[in-house]
Amino acid sequence: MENQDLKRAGLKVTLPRMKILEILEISNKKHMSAEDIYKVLLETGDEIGLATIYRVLTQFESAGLVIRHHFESGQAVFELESGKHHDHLICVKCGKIVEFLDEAIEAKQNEIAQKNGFLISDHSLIIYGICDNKSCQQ
Amino acid sequence: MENQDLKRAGLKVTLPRMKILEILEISNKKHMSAEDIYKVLLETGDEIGLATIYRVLTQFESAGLVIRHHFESGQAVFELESGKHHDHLICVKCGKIVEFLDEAIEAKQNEIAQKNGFLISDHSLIIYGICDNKSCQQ
DNA sequence: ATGTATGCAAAACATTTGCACCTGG
DNA sequence: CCAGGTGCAAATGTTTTGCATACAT
Repeated sequence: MENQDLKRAGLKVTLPRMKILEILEISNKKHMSAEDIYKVLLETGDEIGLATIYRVLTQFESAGLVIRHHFESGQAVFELESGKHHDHLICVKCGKIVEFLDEAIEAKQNEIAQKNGFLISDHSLIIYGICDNKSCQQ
Repeated sequence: MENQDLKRAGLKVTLPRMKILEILEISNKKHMSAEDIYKVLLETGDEIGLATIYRVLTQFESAGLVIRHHFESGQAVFELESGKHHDHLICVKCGKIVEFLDEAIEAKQNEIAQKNGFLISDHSLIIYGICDNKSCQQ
């Protein structure tokens, strides 16, 4: 019952918000741009303005429902906040994204921040490479 | 003699290229956006078009003279390629940037990429936080 | 009812490109 | 001289915003 999530976030339960949340939940792509979501909505016959999608995603971000990433693509992508922090491994050829979490790296980061007098608020680790997909091997 | 760098990169030694390289070298800000560089040039009285700055920076990047970063600011920033890979610690309040390198993290990353069948090509680790500057403490 | 949301079009940015002119080697 | 570089203006792509209308509670 994701409507609860919206209400809890202090957002009215409207059609655009429900649809967008639903797409983020059921899509097999876990990281979607505003445009990606817009296209899916068009296919479904739901006519939601791109501006609304941006507004809703920004609200979702503020509410902690989604996380916005700036991968090198030039477009921001959004993923549902799962509660479990993780980092990303991205295939530069096919765009495949693998999530991972490494406690040793996390610990080291905290150590580094502390050593430099920083109170850590967030971090972003992205590893770019070529995955073992047949079509990506040259 | 940075002119050599330009020649070695197969680029003609022109005024805009020299100026831009010089700014990147002498500026106390090691990470500058195209706009930052443009402003410095205006102050110096050198009228170089913003388009040229973007073109030159892109060429420098291809030539391996500079590295382009996409920090969350929406603008790309460029830093001189020092030859020594490093990651960044950024203060979200004052913008201060500290560079660091941690061998353990680097090693772990390779391990993770390999474990997931990725041939690593690059990576980006950015830690965001609040630095110990007086003015940044609340 | 009424405060919020949405749609649309226009604006705001960052970046790129076309093209006529200029310049370095 | 001549290929390549630059300036300017216009085009592009992404995201934001103003405003009149529509909707949830």
